[in-house]
Amino acid sequence: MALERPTPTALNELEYISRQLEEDIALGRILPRERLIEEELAARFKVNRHVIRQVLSDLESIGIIVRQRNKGATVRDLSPADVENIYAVRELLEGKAAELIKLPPDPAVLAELKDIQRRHADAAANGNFTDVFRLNLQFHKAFFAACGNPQLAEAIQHFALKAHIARSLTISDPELLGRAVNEHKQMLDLMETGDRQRFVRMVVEHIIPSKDAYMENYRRRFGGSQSTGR
Amino acid sequence: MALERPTPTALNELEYISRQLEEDIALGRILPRERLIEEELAARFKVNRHVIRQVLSDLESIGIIVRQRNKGATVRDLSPADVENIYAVRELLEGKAAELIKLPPDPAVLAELKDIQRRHADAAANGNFTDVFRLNLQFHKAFFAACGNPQLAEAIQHFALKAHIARSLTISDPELLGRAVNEHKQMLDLMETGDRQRFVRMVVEHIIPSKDAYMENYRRRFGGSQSTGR
DNA sequence: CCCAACATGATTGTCAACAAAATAGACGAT
DNA sequence: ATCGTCTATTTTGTTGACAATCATGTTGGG
Repeated sequence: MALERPTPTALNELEYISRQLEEDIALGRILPRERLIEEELAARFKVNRHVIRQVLSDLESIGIIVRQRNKGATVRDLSPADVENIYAVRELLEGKAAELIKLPPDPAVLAELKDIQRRHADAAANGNFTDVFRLNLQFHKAFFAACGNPQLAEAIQHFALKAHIARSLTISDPELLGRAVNEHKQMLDLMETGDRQRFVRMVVEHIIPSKDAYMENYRRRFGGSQSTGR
Repeated sequence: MALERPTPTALNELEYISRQLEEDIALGRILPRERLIEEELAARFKVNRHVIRQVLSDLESIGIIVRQRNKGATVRDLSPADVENIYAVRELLEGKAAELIKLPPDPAVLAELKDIQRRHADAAANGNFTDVFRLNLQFHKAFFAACGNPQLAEAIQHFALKAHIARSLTISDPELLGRAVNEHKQMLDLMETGDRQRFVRMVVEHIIPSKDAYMENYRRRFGGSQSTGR
């Protein structure tokens, strides 16, 4: 909601590169188990290798990548059990946030959400997946910020990021996308009407399709025979 | 449950220094708003400044310290609102974990918890605050690991760490300490008897006294006149 | 033909020197 | 006496070079 440039220098560079890599991973441009080589990334972003090192360290602490000493970083490969666990936490956190959000919300908040929602729907209609990804992120961020507990909102974002790895293989499914757009609209409608119970249920159930899509995709790939090992 | 040394080299050095600093902060040896100077820490731990840099970056991502570009790192100063928000999330997460823990628990788990609990009580009786701190951490880690969802357990630890900053000023209160020891015992007892409802309530209420102590301490220091600024 | 030891190349980890920025202290003007 | 400004010092940020480690390919013996 404004040009944010507290320091025009390299501090935001870290953020920028992190976001970019998160996006690459979420959109399936970099796949699980794929290596992330420091020097390559340094060349790509035209930046010193140390900067990349820092970024990789951040991504590791989020849980998006895994690093092994002297062996480098790879995109984390989530097991179905991991995904179940992540989604269980998401359900808990997002459900709680939905209970806390003021209904009906501040007009300013609602206006912002509606604006993001509209642009998200446009991007989806145009098949612009990069924008869809970014605007979806923005929507959820603004949405859960409305719960009034920044700590909770941060935790929600944290786990949403983790889940993005799982979604990378199904993120461009047009059916899921259409459904998500539709549900965002419904969430905003329920906000306005102020039906708390249905609102909370809608928020919680909103994340389920992406989990199911992952599970189905996994089963399709590995069938019944595969250890659940990490 | 064994000596963990996957790499005997410097990878654990980061962990060690992080833990040490967390402990210093939690025990009030380093206070909120106090500066953490890279070179001093490098000298103290006999390590290169880059290692310290890495550690500070980790602590920042946890939310224990704050870094400003070209200005260095300080221990984060939590506002009462921050503390309320952190504890709200803790309550949510730990309550859910309590619902998930198998009752009665595996004998091995119970035995481990009882062992830690005994040593914790001993340390408390001897006024050995460093050991009290470490064993308390161990207890909660082992306890919540029993919920079966590692993602949830990790989030719980994450927020417990944040809360430690708030506890630094009241951590050596003997009354609180005695109460905590007592409550740990009760938690184990309720595990064995398998009374789910009372068990969950006990777990959730266990964290309240430390929050109240912070709030009281804050009021005592600042009275009624003080902005709630971050 | 296959396996093991070795040599080579690729990749990450560590370090010390340099550059940039901010803080603290001294000085002078009002 | 107070404020602002300038300089010196402290502290953080950045870079390039070097060392350690791991993965790969190759050669020689069985």
